[in-house]
Amino acid sequence: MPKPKLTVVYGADAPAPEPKTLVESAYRNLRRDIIEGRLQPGEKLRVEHLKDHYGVGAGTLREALSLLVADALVVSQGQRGFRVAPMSLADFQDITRTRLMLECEALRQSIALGDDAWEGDLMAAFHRLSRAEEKLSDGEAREEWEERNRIFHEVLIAACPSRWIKHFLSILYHQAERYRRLSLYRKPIPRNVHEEHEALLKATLARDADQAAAILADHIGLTLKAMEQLPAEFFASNGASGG
Amino acid sequence: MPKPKLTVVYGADAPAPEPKTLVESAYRNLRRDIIEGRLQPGEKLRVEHLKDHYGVGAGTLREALSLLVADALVVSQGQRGFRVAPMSLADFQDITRTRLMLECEALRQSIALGDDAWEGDLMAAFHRLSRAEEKLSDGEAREEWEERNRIFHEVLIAACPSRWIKHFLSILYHQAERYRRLSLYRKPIPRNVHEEHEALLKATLARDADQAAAILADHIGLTLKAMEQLPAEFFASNGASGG
DNA sequence: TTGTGCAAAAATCTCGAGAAAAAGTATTGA
DNA sequence: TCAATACTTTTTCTCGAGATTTTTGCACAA
Repeated sequence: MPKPKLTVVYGADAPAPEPKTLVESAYRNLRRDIIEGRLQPGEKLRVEHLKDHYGVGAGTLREALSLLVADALVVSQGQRGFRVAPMSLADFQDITRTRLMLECEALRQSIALGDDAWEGDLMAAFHRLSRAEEKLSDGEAREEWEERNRIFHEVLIAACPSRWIKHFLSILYHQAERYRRLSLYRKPIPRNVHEEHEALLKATLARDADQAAAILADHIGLTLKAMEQLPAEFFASNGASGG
Repeated sequence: MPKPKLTVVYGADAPAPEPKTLVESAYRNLRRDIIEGRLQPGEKLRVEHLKDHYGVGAGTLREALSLLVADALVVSQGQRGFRVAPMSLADFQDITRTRLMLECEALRQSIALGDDAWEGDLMAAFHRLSRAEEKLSDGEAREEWEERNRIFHEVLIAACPSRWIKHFLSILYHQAERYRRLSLYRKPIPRNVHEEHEALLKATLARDADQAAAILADHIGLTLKAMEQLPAEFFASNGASGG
């Protein structure tokens, strides 16, 4: 049977599923550890210690860190080594607002240019998401829902032809992933995501760009409000204070 | 006397005027050579040959190349080395349209949040630009005008608080710089830039975000049209054909 | 003439050691 | 007790050599 060739959007910049070089391997491991919080924001990244942990040479790890600077997950301080990029509420607001703007624009272009195959992919992604939403009340299928939610949003803007918008969205998505982990400790805000997604699908298929963008803006805006309810202490211990 | 502390926007990510490490030095030299066309788009970047030319070790040059991947001026092909990022008309259109969107949004935020000091900076930048425009007919002060034009656009969005928008604009600006060099060989399109800038200033100071954004969109859109008049051969020999 | 397979060569990727710089510590003087 | 200075230690930065992979060239067979 033909595989569902859903165009991967957020990961469009990293199409390699398996790292071939040690640099890529170290890059992926480091990125995962940063996103998942094992390496805390603001933490100093000593090459001597890390090369031991990841089992690569100093130069190799150094190169991997340079690649992470591209994703803005690591900051380089001249001759004072590398650090994990700091986190703050203001930064998350900036990320979310910028992501909202880019994603709305991408959605508009998708609506303007998407063909029949794209519509089919979109309906399929929505269907899978709906199925996952039914099981969501159990509380166990959360990861499944997260993944399908991500794919639904990916397919929404898949028909957007702008590589740069997708590139920037990819960066912002990985950035937001760090903050999303923080909110996992909190109970989710009770909101009717299913109706939001359904309205989004309906407006998109009707090629109503203005309404679709408005719904998407509300949709992402709620995420922003959810994060604002986090206590400020979540960001205080992250070494965000420059020093 | 107090220096005009015009907030540098496009270069906000690279605040170091003088490189302290050899990596940064090689990074800057490489970036300049790519932007100015000495290293042609699609060209293969052999480490063995380049480390000889730039006078650094292999690992150092390698790290500099990794940093250039962040700016999307160099692409890394798994285990097949590095190449200068290709150029194409479609890519330039994408860059310009994305830049237009981001810059309009930044201008809106600037208009919403800018204070008196920002207004003062803006008027100063406009005045300097006007002076340069008067001398522009001589044809000798072109670089001076380019620089002041850049600063004027920088100050326009200086009051925008979003670090991410500015970061992305910085990347797009360096990208566009490559293409701008191509259009230098052509005569500029006769357009009344002074009136455009004046209208832009007027609308901005009047805090009319919609009109200011519209003018800016037209302003950048003309650049797009100018590039479209370039012969296709400019991009044909750049190895843009995927291998 | 064209396609396949092997082998040589070039380039890339990786590692450890040495030099330079920054951070931390102890000592001395007021 | 506090501050400034010199020294020690840690960390970063840089370089060249070796292993692995990719590319190229050539011979051979259909």
